[in-house]
Amino acid sequence: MRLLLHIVMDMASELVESWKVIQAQLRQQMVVKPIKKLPRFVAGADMAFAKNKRLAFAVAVVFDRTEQRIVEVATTCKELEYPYIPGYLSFREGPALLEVIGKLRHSWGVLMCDGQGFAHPRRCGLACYVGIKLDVPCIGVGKSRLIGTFDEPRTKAGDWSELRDKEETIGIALRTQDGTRPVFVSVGHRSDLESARQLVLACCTKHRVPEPTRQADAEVSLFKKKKLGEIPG
DNA sequence: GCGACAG
DNA sequence: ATCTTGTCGC
Repeated sequence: MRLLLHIVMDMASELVESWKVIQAQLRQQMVVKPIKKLPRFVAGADMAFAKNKRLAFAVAVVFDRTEQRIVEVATTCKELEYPYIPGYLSFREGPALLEVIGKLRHSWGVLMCDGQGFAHPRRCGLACYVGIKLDVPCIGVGKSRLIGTFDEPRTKAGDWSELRDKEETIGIALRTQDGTRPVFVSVGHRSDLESARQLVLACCTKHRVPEPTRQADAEVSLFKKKKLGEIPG
């Protein structure tokens, strides 16, 4: 029986090794450059899960910064193939996110993902995975840190400090509201850190988490509740 | 060997 | 992330 355990372990490590290769390949395609003008329409995406089930719910929204409101909501359900493994979140959530973002009909200029982008062990977090796969501008906004060290930013909204791994700057810890914990911003694709910082701050009009991902989180919560209600099993 | 560890 | 009600604080 212990032999079976070893076989499963070997399969798992081979899978992770293949994921490392994919991350390295995607990383080579990553483009870092300024976003000339912060777009009016910003897309946001998030997911929710059903406890003890492998069903996942994904939502993508388009936020209008001018009108300060959501102009579109897209949804989808999908079976999860893998568990959450730190450093490999994109293989669990990526497929459903790519699918739901593809359902958006309204135009948008940049996507904000719930998680890290460049601030990742191999510099290829979820925001890089999604941004590169779709080849669209993408920014990673994590509510907590994956890797790196940082000094606590000053106390005011807009204050920030560098998030570093060794000697490399991989992102920033950005205080988006007075008296709240900072969020972790990093480049996903077709953006640079400065543009990412400005856009995230511009989208934090009332809360710690920027509107696109905050609204996506609220919408996916509703979608999950509605979906679990109509298909009990 | 002992922690740390996006969602 | 998810399981969960009321409750402490600005």
